[in-house]
Amino acid sequence: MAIRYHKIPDETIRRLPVYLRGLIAAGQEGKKEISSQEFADFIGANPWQIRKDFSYFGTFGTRGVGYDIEKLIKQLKKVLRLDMPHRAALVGVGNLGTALLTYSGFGLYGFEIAAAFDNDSKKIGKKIRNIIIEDASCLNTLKTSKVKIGIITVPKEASQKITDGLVESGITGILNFAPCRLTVPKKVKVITVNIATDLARLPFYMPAIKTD
Amino acid sequence: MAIRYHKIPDETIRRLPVYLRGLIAAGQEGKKEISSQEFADFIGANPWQIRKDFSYFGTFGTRGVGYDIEKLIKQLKKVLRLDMPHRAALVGVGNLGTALLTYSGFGLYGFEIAAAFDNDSKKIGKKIRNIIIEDASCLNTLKTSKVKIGIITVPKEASQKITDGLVESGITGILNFAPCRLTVPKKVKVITVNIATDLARLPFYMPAIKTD
DNA sequence: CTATGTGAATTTATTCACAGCA
DNA sequence: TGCTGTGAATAAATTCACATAG
Repeated sequence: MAIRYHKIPDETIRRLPVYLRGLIAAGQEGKKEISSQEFADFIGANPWQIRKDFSYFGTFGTRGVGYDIEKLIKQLKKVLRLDMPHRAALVGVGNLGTALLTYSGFGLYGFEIAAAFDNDSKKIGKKIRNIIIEDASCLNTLKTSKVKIGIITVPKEASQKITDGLVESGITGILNFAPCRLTVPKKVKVITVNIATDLARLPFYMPAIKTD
Repeated sequence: MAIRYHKIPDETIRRLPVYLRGLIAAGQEGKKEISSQEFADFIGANPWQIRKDFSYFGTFGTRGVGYDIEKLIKQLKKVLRLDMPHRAALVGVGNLGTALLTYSGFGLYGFEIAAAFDNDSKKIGKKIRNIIIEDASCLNTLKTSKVKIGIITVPKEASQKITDGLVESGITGILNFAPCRLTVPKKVKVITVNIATDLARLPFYMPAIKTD
């Protein structure tokens, strides 16, 4: 019942948001309870992995029955610290940045992009969704806000400078789309999403193709 | 010297594109040779991991000196099957799809987006970069092309149908941005990029925040 | 003397198999 | 009886330490 935090494996943490999404979807289909087997089929995983993952932070199921979906969603959110709203600031309103600003998928996990920055004077002052683009040289306005997450969608040349600015303004988590490593203090967590490197390992797994 | 393919770990394959990017960057800075230590510092990794990873597919270094960058780039490309150009088709020209169409980062690895599809008649016929958007119900035009990779940027409701169409048209690798599992034949490889789930595990690693 | 390459040791993650509870 | 929860077994990945080649 009580949540145990003692060393949840990173790989488990990586899977939890997927489970959370799956449970929310199952709940919306009207289900109240779900067994590990049923849930595994639903999201394309295996039941023992799911049970093991859950076991790292507590015991939530009912033997012979399965898991109470509502309750489990609540616990997963608690473990992932998604049981409170999170505000993020996005820096770099190019094509990708704009796409993320209008992306609706973050809401599911309680995220809201609350501010956007760019260094292009033609963009500053413009409004996307309900966010007015601010000058990237004024990241320090974040200091007085509740924003603790930064999303970096600037070219790699500018990414370290922006990172420093964000850290300076009190950001402690960064989702980085620039294809490079960012140097940050230990207290700041960076997760890098690299679309190109993901694409780059696809051919390795594809059946060999004859070159014309 | 000769490339050994006997079971390269998945985690190694995941890192190789990052190494490749780093080596290309180091080469552009004029370097000819680089030691595992130097390279590790450069990309933010550790030297023994790098050496171990390389050792899975051959021996390319010179003891006492390091690695010949040019040569190593060539071998990495060969292992990843990036030593030939790859053409991809993108389906779903929304915000994210448009961002990817104009993204220049794929070229580094030899990828080119050669076709784009959407089901919105207002978009069909329009040109982005040098690609004319085609009707998504005509994916089968890919059959006669050299395109073997699909990039899916449609809403999740449409993703399985599009996947089926791509597979039907001879695609054997898919980069999926829809937040769901896709069912494909065994011969087809899917790599799913999920931006929202990556963001969702950030708070877990961030120092706890007081809720006002 | 330097830096690679790799077996061996260690750590981490996955899978199994079944005891135990509803 | 059915399904969870978890130790034990297995597998995979990382780290170490050092022999070996240039």
